[in-house]
Amino acid sequence: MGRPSKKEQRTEEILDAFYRCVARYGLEGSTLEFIANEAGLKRSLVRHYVGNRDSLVDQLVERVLTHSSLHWEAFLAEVPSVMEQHSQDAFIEYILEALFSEQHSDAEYILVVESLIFSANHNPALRKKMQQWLQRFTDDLGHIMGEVFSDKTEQDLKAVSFGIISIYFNLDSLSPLGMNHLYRKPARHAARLLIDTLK
Amino acid sequence: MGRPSKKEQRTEEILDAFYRCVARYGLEGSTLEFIANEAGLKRSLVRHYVGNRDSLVDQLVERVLTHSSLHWEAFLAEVPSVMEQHSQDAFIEYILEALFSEQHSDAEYILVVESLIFSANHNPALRKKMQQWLQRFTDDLGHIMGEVFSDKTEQDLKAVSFGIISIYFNLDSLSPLGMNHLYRKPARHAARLLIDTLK
DNA sequence: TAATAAGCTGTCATAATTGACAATTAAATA
DNA sequence: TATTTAATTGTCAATTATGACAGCTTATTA
Repeated sequence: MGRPSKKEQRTEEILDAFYRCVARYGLEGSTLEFIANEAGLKRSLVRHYVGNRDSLVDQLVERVLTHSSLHWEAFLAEVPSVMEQHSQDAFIEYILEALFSEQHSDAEYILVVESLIFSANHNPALRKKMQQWLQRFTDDLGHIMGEVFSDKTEQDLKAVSFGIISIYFNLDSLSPLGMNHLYRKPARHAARLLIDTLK
Repeated sequence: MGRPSKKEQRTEEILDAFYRCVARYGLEGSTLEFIANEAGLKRSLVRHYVGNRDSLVDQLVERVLTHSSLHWEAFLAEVPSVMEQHSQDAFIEYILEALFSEQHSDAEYILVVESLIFSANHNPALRKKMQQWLQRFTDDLGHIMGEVFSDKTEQDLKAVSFGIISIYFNLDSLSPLGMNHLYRKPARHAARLLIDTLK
């Protein structure tokens, strides 16, 4: 008996709000009051459901990394079917669309990740997590491209992976300047030029 | 008569300290106390010499943008002499060395600029400045490359400029992860692959 | 050495941020 | 309806960050 718990729902709402705040104000700039307002709750409720600030940050990190993994795995899962066509071009279009189309773009996500990487500077535990996150990202991409462009050297594959990821990150990390529309095309074209060097 | 002023010297010291703090803790995370400690001064002296927080931020922005311009102009000034050799390869090496050599790398600078861009989100005046800063950067680079690779389309030039700048930014913005040594070579190689597409 | 201009120190008030918890209200079931 | 469980509200104390300024010290020069 007793009243039903809203813990899951509220926790979702709060972490969502925190996520949006971090994208706008950064990790340090996101006060509990802001987060609570963004979630439409009282600050005391935030504390009630997710604990103190450190706990809140920990949970946000877990959430972001989990979501990131899920998205990335969804991306990877599609690769084999794209490759059935045995067409390098189809693969290239698939990557470019996933990383640079306006449709799939998610500036908030990049800004949050960027904030976490920045904070990794004085948070060793977080640093380790973000290191692994980044390495998996680049390694996977290099590995996939190694299968599509099998005659290429490790060096070229690593370079192109890193280059594409850099362009991808950079485009959205510039979004606070509100010039994204100016740079999306060049970004995508640059990524294409880069990956085409593997053909 | 009267005691000689240390305003210039102290202002330098304070802004230098602020700069280092921003690279480590971000703009929001850099409290006046931190800055004062970093400069080896009392907080009240910081206030005495550079005024309140807003004034401090304004002066940092001016300082960063001025220094950035000077460095960039120094870079540009060398270009004609490099181009006297009428060698595209010499130009390519010049760019790669300037942007990706360990020697010239300056992670602090990139982290500060990144912080300013992030803060541009809720500071219209700063946004305008950073927009201009970025646009000049990309435009100049595109223009130079247009002279070196004169047969190329505007589209390609813009793309390669943006791509190289992205890789340059991204490399150092990852520096809080302490994996810079792993990614410098791929970054430089990617930039080379990209710019080689113009040949 | 006296006057002056500036450096420097310390302290106080205020606001913002966070942590903690008591008290109340609401929804479920026996 | 009484009980139980949890949501929700409100408030207070502690800490931190900032702004403001009075007062003392030091260096320079007339």
